[in-house]
Amino acid sequence: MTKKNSVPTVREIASHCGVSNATVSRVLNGNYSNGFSVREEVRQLITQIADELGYRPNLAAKNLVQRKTKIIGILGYNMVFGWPSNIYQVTTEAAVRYLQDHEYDICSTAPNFLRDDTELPPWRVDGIIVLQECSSRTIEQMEKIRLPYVVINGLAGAMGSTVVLDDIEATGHAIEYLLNLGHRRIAYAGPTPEHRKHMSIRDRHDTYLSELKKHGLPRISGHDKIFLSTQDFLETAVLEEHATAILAYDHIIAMKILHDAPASNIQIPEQVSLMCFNDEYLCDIVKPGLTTIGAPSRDMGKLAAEILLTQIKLPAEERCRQQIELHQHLIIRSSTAKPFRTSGSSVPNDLNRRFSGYDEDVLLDTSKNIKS
Amino acid sequence: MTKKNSVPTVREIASHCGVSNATVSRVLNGNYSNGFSVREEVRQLITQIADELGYRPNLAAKNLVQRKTKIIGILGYNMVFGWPSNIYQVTTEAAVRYLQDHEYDICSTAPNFLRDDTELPPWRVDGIIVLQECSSRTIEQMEKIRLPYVVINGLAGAMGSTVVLDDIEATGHAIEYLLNLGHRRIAYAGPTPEHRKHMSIRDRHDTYLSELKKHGLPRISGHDKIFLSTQDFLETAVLEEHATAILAYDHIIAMKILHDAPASNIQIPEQVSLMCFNDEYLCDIVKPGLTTIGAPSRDMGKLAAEILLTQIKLPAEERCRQQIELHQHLIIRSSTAKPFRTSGSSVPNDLNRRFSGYDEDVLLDTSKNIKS
DNA sequence: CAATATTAAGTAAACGTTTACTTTAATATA
DNA sequence: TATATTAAAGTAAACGTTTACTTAATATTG
Repeated sequence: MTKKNSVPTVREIASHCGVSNATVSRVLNGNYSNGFSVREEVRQLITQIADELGYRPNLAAKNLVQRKTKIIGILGYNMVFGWPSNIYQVTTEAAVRYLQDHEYDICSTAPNFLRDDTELPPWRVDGIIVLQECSSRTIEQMEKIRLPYVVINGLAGAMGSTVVLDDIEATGHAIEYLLNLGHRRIAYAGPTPEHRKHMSIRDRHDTYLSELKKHGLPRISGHDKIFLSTQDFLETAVLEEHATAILAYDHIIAMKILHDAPASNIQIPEQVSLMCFNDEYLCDIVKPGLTTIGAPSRDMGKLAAEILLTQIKLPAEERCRQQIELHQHLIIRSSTAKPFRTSGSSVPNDLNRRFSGYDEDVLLDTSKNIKS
Repeated sequence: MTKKNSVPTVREIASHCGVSNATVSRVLNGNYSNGFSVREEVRQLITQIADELGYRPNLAAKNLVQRKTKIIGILGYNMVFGWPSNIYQVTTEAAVRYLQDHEYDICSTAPNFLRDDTELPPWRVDGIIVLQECSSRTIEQMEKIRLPYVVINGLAGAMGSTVVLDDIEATGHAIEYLLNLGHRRIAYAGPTPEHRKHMSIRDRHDTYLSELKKHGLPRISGHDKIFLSTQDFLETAVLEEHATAILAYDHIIAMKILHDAPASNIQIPEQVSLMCFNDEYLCDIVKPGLTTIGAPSRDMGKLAAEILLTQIKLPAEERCRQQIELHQHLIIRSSTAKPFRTSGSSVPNDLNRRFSGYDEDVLLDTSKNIKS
């Protein structure tokens, strides 16, 4: 009603209603501890006036006295900045939903390299969720001020919890699946461990090699070079070395192969089967649908949020890091099939499943993704 | 050094250094007003101890006394939540860069419908940038507390500034370009004005109609239906009504057409030219490269940030909304060509430019995008 | 009706900074 | 030597909430 052009405060509401600011605060927060009570009419007046004035509590003041913010920061590989394709969208969504259900707000901010080389938000947060990675300086800072944090699919410092994917197991399953289909010449397309740091790069590549060794199968050239040109890769791996299946590090590489294979006169899956990690939304609408190894994205997000809130509730000295590893699962589509000597003969789609030795429903069951 | 497990405060640093908290505050902020000064050794000691303790000022306390946060909130069509393809990435980046250069931090948050139906962050911000749109409740709130805000490519309330694109002009240019190429049967593929609310939907569609009328050209069926199936659209617009050019509402629709045209045995641009709005990064790597109408994304972001900071600096009563409209520009690639009766004959790529009557360099000059 | 319990609040300190104002000691000036 | 100036700080209030503690009025009980 009144035309004050400043933001309304608790004290203003109080004077409007002829009560003290303490009363307003308690009413608005529903805090009836310490034997507090109000008459119903006063309670209604306060909420009404607060609404009329458009009152929003000054979180700064609130934080100051309560020494917590009810805000969780989200860092790393999220969407605020420059990541072209975000594989953590579903994960983030699940985490945020869980946090909001538990009365936490979330925030993310662009790293400000002019202010400081941290990625931490300038205001206090009660905890942090890191998507894949953040700078080591940021890790140091969180450790120093004992800020609870959980890293999703990445590495943490001494007191940080993690929720990671078991890529070694998943690669094993992928190879096993291809073996069961009858493949004996399996190629790998992806970055080599030297070239970037995320652990999935090493895990997937090295497990590819060790699985081949275990089964006495030959390595196919191309796994030892970074994947740059589809044509080069197909030339050596498929045309020269006669690979019958390709395991790709991620969906981006698989998409490239899928898109460029026709230009080299290579049919997928008739001539060569193709499968990859990261079950992103494109994988199922593309033709042929890509067989993938999918991560339990939603579980990752929810678990990370759960762990974080548990840590926050604990007194600082009782906190101890949690490290959870999650299973991934095969999603069988039509880009993989039994190998055929007679190239060009097309395979009925459902042959895949009939002979694969896998029951898709079992593999898609994510009800128990957490490793014991 | 000391093993306190709480976050360090100004007062702690002060007692470590044997000085008062005021001295610490002034040194750390470089605030030498009111004739303040320190001995060099004390100054160094303070900064050193602050660094050792990992001191970060409590922004809540700071905000409280300074009554500003130096934080700008980013709302709307950004990347924190569920938008599959974000056309404002470059815009956001430009805005953030400008804001950071001027000592502002930025933040974005997921709308929390459990707390309140605002999209405003829970903590105070000094200003808001809205990407395309936010809820009307949010607009109301910003107006009520007189929070400065700028809407990019969307509508604002009574005191909100806007930076928008002139879609009417741009559509006119697009049609003119196609006319100059020799096209007389031009189709339009996109949503119809009834179906969603963003002004570009109406502006592009209605200008398409009025331009056709102005030049006495026939409408092609399809403009009056929401674009759903590429096959249906091509069937009527191209095969039945012999359109020689298609103007698509956005790059998503254009991509679909480009991708599905071969299945209907339609060649682009030999049989039909294709162009669209939104010059997203896919448009230039696809084959044939898409002729587009591009927005000055970077300018939009920077301008919005500039306007916002200007408003913030002004005392509340002197603020007055700014409304800026920006030109868009043609980016000519190879999906458009002169119409050919003899379908199937391929067109040398550079013919486009030679006969288009447009000088690409001039059209790409964004140095003066602001309409006078 | 007095003592006690309950209802309905009010009071004031605290959170961590910033900053206008004040103080002290040393040095410069008259 | 007395006074003025300056360097180098210190003091305390204020920002808007929350909350432990207190108080006054009313209701209940014996």
